[in-house]
Amino acid sequence: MSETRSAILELGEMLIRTRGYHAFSYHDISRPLAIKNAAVHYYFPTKADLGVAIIENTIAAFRQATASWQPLPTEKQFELYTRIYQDSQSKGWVCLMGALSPAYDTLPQPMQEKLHRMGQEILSWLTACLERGKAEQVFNFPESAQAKAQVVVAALLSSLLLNKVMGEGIFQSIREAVRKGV
Amino acid sequence: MSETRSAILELGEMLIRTRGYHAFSYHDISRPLAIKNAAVHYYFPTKADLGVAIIENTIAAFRQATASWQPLPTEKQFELYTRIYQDSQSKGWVCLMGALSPAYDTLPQPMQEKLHRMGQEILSWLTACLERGKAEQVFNFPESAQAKAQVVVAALLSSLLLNKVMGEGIFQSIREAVRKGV
DNA sequence: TTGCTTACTTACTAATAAGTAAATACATTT
DNA sequence: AAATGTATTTACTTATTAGTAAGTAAGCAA
Repeated sequence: MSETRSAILELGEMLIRTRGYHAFSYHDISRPLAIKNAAVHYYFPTKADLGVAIIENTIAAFRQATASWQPLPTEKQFELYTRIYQDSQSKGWVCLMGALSPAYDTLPQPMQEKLHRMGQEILSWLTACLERGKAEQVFNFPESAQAKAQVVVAALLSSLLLNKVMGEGIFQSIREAVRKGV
Repeated sequence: MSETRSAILELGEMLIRTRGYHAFSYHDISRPLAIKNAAVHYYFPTKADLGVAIIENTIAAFRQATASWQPLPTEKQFELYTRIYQDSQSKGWVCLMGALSPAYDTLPQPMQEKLHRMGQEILSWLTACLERGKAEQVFNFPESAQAKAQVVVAALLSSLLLNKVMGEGIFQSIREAVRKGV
């Protein structure tokens, strides 16, 4: 894949996750890369194409990460999952779901579909992880694994959002509560 | 207060909570109210002024609601708090914090400050509510009331966001988990 | 009745947005 | 050498944005 193309994707992801889909323009991409507006359109004809590609990238990265964790113990896998959010927090980014979901109704339909798909993949991996941990007795929680997965995703997603508004402490506090809750 | 002014505020709140701050324009307000663009600027000279007024409105409504709940038992007050989110969900709205926090860095500074203030007020009311319920033995959770308040706000906020993307069920599921967790 | 305030409208401006058509430069293939 | 494909720029269009300056109609106040 072209170097320019991946630089666009990388910058685009950063912009979505720090400003949101409607608060960045192709100019915000072309300027720092020292290329012209039309060069961005060459790789991603419409902004929706770019948005879809960024979500696809994130899905692919999640698949790859979780696949590489397969040999590890269940509790380690869970810890690595929460570390994804820790890494986002330290960059001042929110997660893609947190960035895009509030404006879901305004997103181009292909982006809506990809985002839904991303949510399914994350929830189903996490549900399986929690289920396995419960069976292995390394996790202990009363709810179903599916309900627990939803609460965990929700807590971590929000912790990144609230962290921006309310300050540093809140992310760590919520992450700690999530860790203790399984 | 002028009827037009409050109609603008109401519509503006709906637009922010269904589309986000950067995905609506003064035209989206003036058109359904059958007034001109400049009439909106008459009441709210800049978009930031409108944004600030909407957050102030929400803070005032929260203060009024919680004040009116004062005579009620603690667990009833908590239930009414979660019902705020239920009502949002049934309208397809997210909460103001969920709508604005992802684009926090791009918001005008006065809006950032008001949003921070709103978060403080909600968290401190909820912390006090949980603290009291613990002392009265109607709630039972191991964490500090402050940590619990953060987790509860986080879970409810995200449940509205995830609900839009993942579908109806997830809000109810998370709300139920929150209810059981106190 | 004159002046002032309230609540707008008319008619703009300047900036920015996404997107496109056509030209160009360079490398590779035929 | 000619043709082709890839990656880009130039130069533009069309639409929308927030915001403003000037005017107006109605009501109230001195």
